[in-house]
Amino acid sequence: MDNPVAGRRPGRVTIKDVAADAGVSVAAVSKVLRDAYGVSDALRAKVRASMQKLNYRPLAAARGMRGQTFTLGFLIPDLHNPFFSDIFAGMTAALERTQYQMLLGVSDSAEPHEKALMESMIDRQMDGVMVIGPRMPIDEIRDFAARIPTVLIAHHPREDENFDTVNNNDRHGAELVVQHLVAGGYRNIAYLSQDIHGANLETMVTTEREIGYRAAMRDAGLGKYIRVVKAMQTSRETQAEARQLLQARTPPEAIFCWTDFIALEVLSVARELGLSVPGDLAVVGYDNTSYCDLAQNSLTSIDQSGQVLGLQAARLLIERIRGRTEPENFVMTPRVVARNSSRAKAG
Amino acid sequence: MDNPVAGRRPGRVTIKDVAADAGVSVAAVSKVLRDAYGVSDALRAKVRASMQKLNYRPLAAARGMRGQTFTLGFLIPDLHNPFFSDIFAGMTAALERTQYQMLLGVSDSAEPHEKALMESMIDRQMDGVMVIGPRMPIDEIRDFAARIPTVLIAHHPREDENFDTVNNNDRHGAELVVQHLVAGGYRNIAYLSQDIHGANLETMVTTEREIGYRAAMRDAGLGKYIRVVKAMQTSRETQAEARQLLQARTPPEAIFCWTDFIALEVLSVARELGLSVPGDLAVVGYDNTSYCDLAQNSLTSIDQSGQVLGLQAARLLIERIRGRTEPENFVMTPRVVARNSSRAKAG
DNA sequence: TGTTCTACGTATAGCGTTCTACATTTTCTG
DNA sequence: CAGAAAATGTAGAACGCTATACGTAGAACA
Repeated sequence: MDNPVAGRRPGRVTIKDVAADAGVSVAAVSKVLRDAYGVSDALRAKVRASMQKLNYRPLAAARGMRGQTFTLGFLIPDLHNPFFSDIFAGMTAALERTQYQMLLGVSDSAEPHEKALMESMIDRQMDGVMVIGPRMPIDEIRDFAARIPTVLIAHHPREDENFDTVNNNDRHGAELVVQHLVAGGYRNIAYLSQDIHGANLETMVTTEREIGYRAAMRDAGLGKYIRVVKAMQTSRETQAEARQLLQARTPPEAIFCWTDFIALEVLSVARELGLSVPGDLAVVGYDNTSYCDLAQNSLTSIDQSGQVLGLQAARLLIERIRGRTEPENFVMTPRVVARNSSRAKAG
Repeated sequence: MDNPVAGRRPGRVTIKDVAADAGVSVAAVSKVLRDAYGVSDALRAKVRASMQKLNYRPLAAARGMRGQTFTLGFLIPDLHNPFFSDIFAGMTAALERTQYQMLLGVSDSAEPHEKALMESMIDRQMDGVMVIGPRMPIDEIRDFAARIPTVLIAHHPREDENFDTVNNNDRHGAELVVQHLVAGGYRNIAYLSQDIHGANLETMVTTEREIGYRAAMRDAGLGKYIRVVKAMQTSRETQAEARQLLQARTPPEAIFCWTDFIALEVLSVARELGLSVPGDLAVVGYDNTSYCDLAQNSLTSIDQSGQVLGLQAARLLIERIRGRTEPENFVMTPRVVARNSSRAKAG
C-alpha cells in the first residue's frame, strides 16, 4: 500500500568531483580518505585542499557497501533512567577525537524491539554496538555478537563469550549497601528488585545485587530478615509493591532499591503513607544519578561511575572492531554515597 | 594513524540469493520488496516464501545508494529530560506498523555536535529527521531542511519555512500558569528561564513562555512584579540563580520554571533554605513529566502531551517524505495540572 | 649500464540495491 | 480473430565508495 517517493537527493559532492578538482584519480582520493599506503605528501595536500574547498563529505551509506560506516550503535532500554546519560557522556568522551559517530536505539525494554533494533543496526552496516542490559536470551546475543562487534554493559557473563562486557561489581555494591545500613543501626532490610518476565535471569545486574544482598544479610546475622520483592518497571506497579511492603504487619526498616529511579517512587509512597525518611524508613538506591542530590530526595546511593563504564565500553568496542577477538570483561568497583535517606539511627 | 580492519561481514543473504531460490529475476524480487507495480500474486507469493525461507533482510546501506533507507533520525539535546521520553513514545506509536526505524542522536545541547549529527544523519541517507529545540541559527536549519525532510519540535517559526513544526501553545501555557497562581493568591511571581548563549532566541519555547508570562502578569495588573531570571542548564548554575532569587530583599512568592527539570532544582534549593512549599514559595514547572507526580515533588506543571507531539511529528515527517512541500505547523493546547506545590494560599 | 626494488598512482571490479527501458505474454475490443 | 492495450517479467545501468591488481618512474644496487 505504500507508494513512497524516492528518497534520493541529488547534487551531492562525491569522491569523483574531488578527484576531478584535484586533477587526480578517484582511487587516489579514496586512499587519502582512508589514510592508506602509497600517497605522497603533495598528493595528500592537493586532495585535502579540494575536499575542503568543495566541502566534501563521504557518504556513509556508500562506504557501508565495501568498508566501514564509522557508525556505532548504542542500544538502551528506555529514555527515563538518567544513569544512561552518564554512560553516554563517557562514550562521547571516548569517541571525541575519532571519526566514529554514535546513534542510539531505544528498545522500550521489550525483547522484540531489542531484536529489531539489533537487526536494523546490522542492516545499516554499523561497525559495532553497545547494549545496556540486553533482554534477549544469551544464545541470541551470541548470534548477534557473531555478526557484529558487541560490547554489553550491565550484563554479567557466565563464561568467555564472543563479546566484551563492562560492569560494576554488583554483588559488592549490594554488600556495601547492607553494611552501610547495618552500621547505621538498621536490621530489617528488604531488597526491591526488578521483575522481568522471561529474561535471562542469571546474567542480570539485579540478580547479582540480590546475591550480594543475601550474602551480606547472612554475614551480618540478619538472615531471618531477608526479603526480596520484585516489581515490573512501571510507576503504578512499583508503588503498589512498595505500599504493600510498607503496610505489612512487620514492615522493613530499610528498603534497598535496585536503581535510583525506583527508590524515588518508594520515597513518594513513604511520604504518602505519612512515614518519615529516614525516621521511619531508610531508603537506598543504586547508580547515584543526579536526582539523588536534590534535597527533597537526598537519596543514599551506590556510585558505579557511569562515565567510566561508558568510556571503557567505547574503548573495548573500538579494540574489537580493530580485530581483537579474545573477550574482555571490565569490572568497576562501586562505592557508597551516603545521604540523608539512610542517616544512622539515633541512639 | 588509523589502520582499521575492514568491516565487511560476508555470508549475508542478498536479493540475488532470493531471486535464485525463487527462480525469478533480481528485478522481480526488488519489485516485491518495494510493492511496485507489475507483480502477479503468484510471483509475489513465491518470492515472499523464499525471503521467509532464507531469512532475507534488505541491507539498508545498499538501499541508501538508490532509494530510501527507511531510517528516521531523532535529534535530542540530552538524555536527562524525561519529557523527551514522552515524545519518543508518541513517535514509536506512530511508526509502529510502518517499516521505518528510528535512531537517535544526542547533541548534548551543543551547536557543533548538533550540526555534526545532522550531517551524519544525511551522510547515512536517512529519510528524514525530527529535531527538538534546535540550537543552530535559522539559516543553517533552512539549509539542512533543504537537504533532508525535517520536522522541528519546540521551535516556533516566524514565517513559512521549508520544514514542519510541532508545538504546544507556549504563550498560552505560560498565561495559564500565571492565571493559576493569581487565582491562588500569589502576586509576586518570577519566571526562571533558560540562558542559551548565542542561540536563535526568537524561535525558542522559553521566549514564547516569557512573552506569555509578561502578558498575563500585565493583564493581572501585576506588571511591577515581573521578574525574569535566566540560568544555564546545569544543576550548579540553576541552583545558584534560584538561591540568589530567594535570598533577595523581596523574594518572589512563586517561581514559574520553564521546565520541570529546573523546577525540581528550585524545590531542592527552597528546602535547603528552610522554605516550605507551598507555604513560603509556590513552584510551577512545565511539561508534566513523571517526576511531578512523586509526593516529594508534587509539582504543579503544564501538560503539553509529549505523546501527541511525538505522534504528530512522526506523521508530518512521513507526509513530507512522501512529497508534501507546503509547511505545516501543528499546535497543541496545553493545560494546567495542579498539584501541591502551588496550592492556593489560605485566607 | 642493466636490474631490482620501492614508492606512488591509476584502472576497475565489485558491494546490494533501485528503477528505467524493454520484451513477452495475456486480455480486451470491435 | 486481428490488432491494440494492459499486465507481467527481465536486463542491466547506475549509486559512491573501497581495495585489489597493476603500471610506471625513479632510486639503489651490482
